[in-house]
Amino acid sequence: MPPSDHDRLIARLNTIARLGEAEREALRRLPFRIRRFDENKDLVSQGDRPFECCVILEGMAARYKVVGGGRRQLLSLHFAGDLPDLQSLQLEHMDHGIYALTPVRAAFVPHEAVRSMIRASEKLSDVLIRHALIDASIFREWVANIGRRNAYERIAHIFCEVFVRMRALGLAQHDSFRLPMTQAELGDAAGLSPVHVNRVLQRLRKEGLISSRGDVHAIGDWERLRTAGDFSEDYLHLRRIDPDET
Amino acid sequence: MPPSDHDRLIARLNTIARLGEAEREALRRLPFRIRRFDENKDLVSQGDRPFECCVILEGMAARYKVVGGGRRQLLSLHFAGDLPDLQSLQLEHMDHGIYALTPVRAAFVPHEAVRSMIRASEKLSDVLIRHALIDASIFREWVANIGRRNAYERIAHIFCEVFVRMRALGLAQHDSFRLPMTQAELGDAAGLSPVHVNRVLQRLRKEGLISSRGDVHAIGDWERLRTAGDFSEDYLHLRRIDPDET
DNA sequence: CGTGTTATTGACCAACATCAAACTTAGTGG
DNA sequence: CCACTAAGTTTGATGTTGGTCAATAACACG
Repeated sequence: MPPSDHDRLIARLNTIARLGEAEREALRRLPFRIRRFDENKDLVSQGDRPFECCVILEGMAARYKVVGGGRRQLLSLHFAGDLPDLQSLQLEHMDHGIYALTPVRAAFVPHEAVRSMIRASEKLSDVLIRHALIDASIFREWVANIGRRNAYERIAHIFCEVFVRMRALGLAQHDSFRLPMTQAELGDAAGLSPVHVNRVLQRLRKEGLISSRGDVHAIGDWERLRTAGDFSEDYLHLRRIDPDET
Repeated sequence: MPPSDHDRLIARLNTIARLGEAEREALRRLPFRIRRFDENKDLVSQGDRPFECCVILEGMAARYKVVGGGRRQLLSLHFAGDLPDLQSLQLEHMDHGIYALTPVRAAFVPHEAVRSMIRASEKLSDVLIRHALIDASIFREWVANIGRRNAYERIAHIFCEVFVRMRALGLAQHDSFRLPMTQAELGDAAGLSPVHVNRVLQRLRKEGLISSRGDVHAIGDWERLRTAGDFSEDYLHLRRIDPDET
């Protein structure tokens, strides 16, 4: 059987908590309303008052804020299986937007369906809360990354995070991953200008930490990249997978 | 009857959700183990595996990370009633520390007590989740603040946030508030050097946006401060209080 | 092929960091 | 009360990182 849309969500949650068959079954029963988004379109916009949560099924999305003067800051990156607007269950209006970095296929689930699911299962309630709390942990790391690391360290750190997260989801190759972001978007993530991102990328390539062909980036030397980015995957709170687990 | 320790927590949660008498009563039954911390001492350290949550009762605390090279970044500021490590309910190890900006009196509540409380009340579960989600919203604003605003805007924004949050808790005067942070700490919050913080503060004073005596800061012109900091209180998700509410 | 987007380069500039010293303030102990 | 100390603030000089602007090159796509 090919992996279904619900399996994406299940696989994602399985990276942070061990799911039993009962939980998987409950997740499979969630009603998915599928929508497609072109690149650069908002899945959810700042100010919206959503009545559903979205699940990324294919493609990549990012949360962002626009500050005075039209400057944009990305807040987080999202892959298949992610629930980037869980917070809308408790916060009535969106304080930020979510947009498609690539063409995106996403599922929308009514809040009411999520609520009744978590009322029925303390385990699933815990898992979703854990998902939201890990989101918050990643924001914290980004605050530190942008506030206290220089441009070179910041970009290296972002590459490390993306690689580790994609690998956990099975979306990365052995030592490479596809990051479909322009240098301007990387700048919006790192709080840098596009021109400076370009220079930092060249340095990372020259020093052999990465090598890129288009938007596919290969890790040249993981240890040195990790060191350059002052990266430790602690803050991702990934579940340690048993070697003998499926 | 003087406000008890539990009332601090109740008042705090009341700023983000309307609490009924049943919820207040359940909160009052939480077992508080009181501890005092000197200024600059950790309430919780990075790497800890807490079995209890803490509630700030008196004083002010901050979450922080230390990145490579010993550089420190503050992640959030916390006042009386705040629950700065709710995430420890679902995330086993602390990815950051929490320390006392002033002498602090805090209550520690076993996770088990919190869990059984929220199992018993969906309303209280929602309130605590909302508290954690607002935390995350504030982290997002800090990412944008540090990533895309200049030094002047950043400091103004921080002052706005502190003022609005303290006012909601009844901890601010009509147009002034006490912010017991050194300029070096403000720099750690804003991702700036202490020297530059000093220069920005002088400019904010010269332009009449604030005036400070020691660590008490008076708002000289709220509208201009808000504009300078590109501040909108949206992201704090405060509850709109009925005018006729106690 | 054109046309639009993205990447790259160079020249120049501004914001902010760093360093070091002086000054202020608030304790602290005699 | 005063001298002494430690912490924090302020100032000036100087350096560096990263921003801005503008032009060119490389791609991607109809």
